[in-house]
Amino acid sequence: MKKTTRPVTLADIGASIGMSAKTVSRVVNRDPNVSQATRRRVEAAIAATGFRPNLAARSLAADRSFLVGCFLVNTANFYYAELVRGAARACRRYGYHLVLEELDLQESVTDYYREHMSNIGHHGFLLAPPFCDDAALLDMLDEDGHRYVRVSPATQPGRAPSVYADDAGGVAALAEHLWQLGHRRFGIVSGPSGHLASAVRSHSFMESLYRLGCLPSDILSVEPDCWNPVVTGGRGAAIRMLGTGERPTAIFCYNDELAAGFIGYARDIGLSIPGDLAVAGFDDSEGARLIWPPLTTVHQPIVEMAERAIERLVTPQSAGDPSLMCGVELKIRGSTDPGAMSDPA
Amino acid sequence: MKKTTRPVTLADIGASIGMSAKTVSRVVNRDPNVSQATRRRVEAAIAATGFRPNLAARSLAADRSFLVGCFLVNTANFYYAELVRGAARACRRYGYHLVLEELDLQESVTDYYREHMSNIGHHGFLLAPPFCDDAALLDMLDEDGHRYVRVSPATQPGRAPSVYADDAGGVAALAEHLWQLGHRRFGIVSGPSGHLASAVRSHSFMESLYRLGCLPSDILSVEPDCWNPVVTGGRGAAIRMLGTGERPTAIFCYNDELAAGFIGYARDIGLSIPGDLAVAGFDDSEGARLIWPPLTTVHQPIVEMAERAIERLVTPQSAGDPSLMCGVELKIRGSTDPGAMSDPA
DNA sequence: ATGAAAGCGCTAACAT
DNA sequence: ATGTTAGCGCTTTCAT
Repeated sequence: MKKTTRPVTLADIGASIGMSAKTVSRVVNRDPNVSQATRRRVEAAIAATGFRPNLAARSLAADRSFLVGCFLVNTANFYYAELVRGAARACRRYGYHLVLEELDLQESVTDYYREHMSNIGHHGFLLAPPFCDDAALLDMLDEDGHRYVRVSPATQPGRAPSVYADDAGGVAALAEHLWQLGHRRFGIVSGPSGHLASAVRSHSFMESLYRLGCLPSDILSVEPDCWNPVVTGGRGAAIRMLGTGERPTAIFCYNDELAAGFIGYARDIGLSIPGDLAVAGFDDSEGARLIWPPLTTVHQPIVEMAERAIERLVTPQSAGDPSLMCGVELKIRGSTDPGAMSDPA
Repeated sequence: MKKTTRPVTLADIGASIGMSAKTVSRVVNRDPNVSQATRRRVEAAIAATGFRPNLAARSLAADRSFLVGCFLVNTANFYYAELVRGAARACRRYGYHLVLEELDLQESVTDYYREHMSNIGHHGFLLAPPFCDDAALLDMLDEDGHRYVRVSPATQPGRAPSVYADDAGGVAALAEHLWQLGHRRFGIVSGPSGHLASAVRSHSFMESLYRLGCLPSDILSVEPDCWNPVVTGGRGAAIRMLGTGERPTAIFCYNDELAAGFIGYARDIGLSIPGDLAVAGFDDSEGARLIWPPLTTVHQPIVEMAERAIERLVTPQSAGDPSLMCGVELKIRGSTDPGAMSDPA
């Protein structure tokens, strides 16, 4: 940026009221060792000029910035959309800024970090799945002395501050709901094999059913082979799963988009939802409100989780307690239960 | 960030091969005035140490950064989700980083910019609706000597480099499609009154119909009174519009989410889509693939537009040509045309 | 409670 | 084609 006018500096502010730049710096940084009178005079001068301390200079001198990094995978996805929204909102509330990095599912995060991000001097990082479970990435961040918060980690639970939801519990409640509706043959559309959350959810779904008396042979499982867009993966999974002889009567999908794709194909071949087939998702993201019939799903407070995660990153006091669990809630709607069809869209 | 180990610097690299820091700097910055031999030696040394120039120091010394700012409004929305994806992808391709700021629709962008963003030293800004039409914001950015690219501006078309789609043309094609299907009474669900794109689309829809012989009294128009989530606004608009005596037979919604909400209510009161009512949207964002029946909509290449916009921001050569138009395409699907029902979901 | 000096890691401007 | 010097605007450290 070529600046046309020389920017106002700490020293300018100080000079204008006959004080040292350092005093102004102290006021800006809320140093307690400043007299009330001085503080007020400095604050007045700052307000009068609209002065804002230069971020680059601050980062350089203090070796700390107000940038929070966030990795995203290269997939249109409600989960990430909400995560970003919560993170941006919280960053803003605390005077930080959210820096987004989009990566392919295949590529090496550590390589990208080393080459393009290690020189930015982030204040910290928000690590959502699958990055929160990337041990190599965590190692590298640790090595560089960076702080980070993990969202919904599936491995090494105590490793760093984290925010997570009770995925397993929510899925267990869903399994019970389906069982009580009388379903006895089930299908699972899992998530990407790299996402450990997928393993957790699938595992919980199966274990819950076993406990209820379901046989392993009555649970079919497929992994979508297309993630872009996710909904197409759900459709593909349906094509494979519904082509078999004895088809399931109830399907659990790793997320809402997969469920939408699944439902689309099921309807195309003449199945009624939930009459012939019950379909459930996970997340209950706002975008999933478009799905018809309204989707039974496990609500996860994604926006709020992201906000909590950012708080832990930027407020010193919350550095103590390492793990925060957020509640999930089974939302029973029309896609599994006709009685819940009148649920507000 | 408290660094545990002192970071490698330009000077270190230079010292290790008996050269000045400035020479290393020249190589890093692709200065042509470096001999092949020197360049190779320096590059080898850089590769060996994994050195990356400190961004804060660079920003401070050169008064330029690699951060691109992007404003978002506080609404879950497919349009923004895709915009962010395209922008992040393009930033990454050119070695820049995307910094997101979320704002409320009501609050003053300029205030927020002045207080929290003017000190960051962004390389430039990506301005999507409604920010691209905020004259006060543009003035302020101009004043600070900042560069920016506008996406789909509706006012002051020549004011800055911009990327836009032929909204009016797409909507005109849609109007013709509906007219040819035999519709004669129409409804418009407009966008937020602050979004000028909404005025453009509504206007084009009406003008096209007038040209075809439609009377003003046969076009109803409502503005949703709820934007969070958007889909609920579409539902509310449907409640108001379908409650009237002579209801329209074809609806054009400002975007796909509104259309989804509209369809949801229409179906609740027993209308069949498109049998009783044709509904069309705008954007054709990936998220809208969840809508059933498949939505007739005007496809806008949002991801690509964001990518082009970022390119114009970060590549010097493209600074010349100010305006780039991207094509739109009317996608006729099941929500207006039963014959198009087999469109891939 | 306040100030002075040094320097963070880099680039601009001017040497050579 | 390469080196030298002087900052960028802030914080740190050490005085007072």
